[in-house]
Amino acid sequence: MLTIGKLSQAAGVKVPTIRYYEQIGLLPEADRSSGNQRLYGQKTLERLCFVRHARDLGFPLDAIRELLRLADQPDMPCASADEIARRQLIAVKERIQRLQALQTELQRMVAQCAHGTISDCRVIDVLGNHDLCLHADHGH
Amino acid sequence: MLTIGKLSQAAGVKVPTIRYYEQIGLLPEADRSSGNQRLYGQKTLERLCFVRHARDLGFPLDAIRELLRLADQPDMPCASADEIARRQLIAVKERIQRLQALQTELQRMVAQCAHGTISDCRVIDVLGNHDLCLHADHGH
DNA sequence: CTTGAAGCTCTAGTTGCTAGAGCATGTATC
DNA sequence: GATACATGCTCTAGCAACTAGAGCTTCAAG
Repeated sequence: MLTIGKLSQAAGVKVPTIRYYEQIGLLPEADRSSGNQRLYGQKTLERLCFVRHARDLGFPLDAIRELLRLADQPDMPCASADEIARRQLIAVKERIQRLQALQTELQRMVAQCAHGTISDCRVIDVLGNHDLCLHADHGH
Repeated sequence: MLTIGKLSQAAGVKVPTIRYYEQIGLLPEADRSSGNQRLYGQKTLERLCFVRHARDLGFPLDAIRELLRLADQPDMPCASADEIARRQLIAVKERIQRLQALQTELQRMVAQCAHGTISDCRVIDVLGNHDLCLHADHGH
């Protein structure tokens, strides 16, 4: 049996975050020792690693909740899990695209800065005057 | 003079967001009409467009606050503005790199899914078993 | 048996807004 | 002038996904 600290180390998830996950129902309520301290078994460790990995991949907690629910039903078809992953993939692709546009813009701003005074600064200039952008529509 | 609604339309920033910006001191306190409604001039419109553009480029509000302060001092050297933009560029580059690693991982997961049952599902499998990742360290 | 680390609960803060309640004001029409 | 309706006002609370702190208890080592 693991204390919350050991579990934290083993899974690479901070102690308060584990308690938070319990609170929002992502992890089941932990068993307690005689002195009211949480005790965890192997199964929770695996579950927490699953959560952590999914978080690292950018899945929102709601999606993870759903994935955990699915993982508990090995005989169901996996279409739903696939669908969730696909959606996440699309979201990631979109964010990459957006960020790449921003990168271009920022690079242009920085490259054109002549290191003079603020009044000549391309950075301030471009920010204040949207027309100077390559892409007029990086908004959202 | 513009009401907050007109300003909102002109700058492409929602009304509550404008009030929020005023509240946190990003925009100065607005003049008021006889009936206590906010009234804005051209200068605030420009300032708000500046903020919006910077937000679109992903600058955090604190950085924008600093950039606005700099924009108000045209005779100062622009090194600080340049520095802020550079930092933002680095942050964007890092986020792109991270997202690209995630994209690879997600693509692999989705591609390997055989559309059978959950117990065979590669998506669930990989999430639960970090060793199946290409990059063992997409954590953070 | 004492000390210090680790655990507990609870509240509040973070970022950048967004939504709603419950009012007051402004404008267009009749 | 009355009425309707959009727009404005303030204030509080909520979102994700934690993080930090206060003030207390329990555990393990020496």
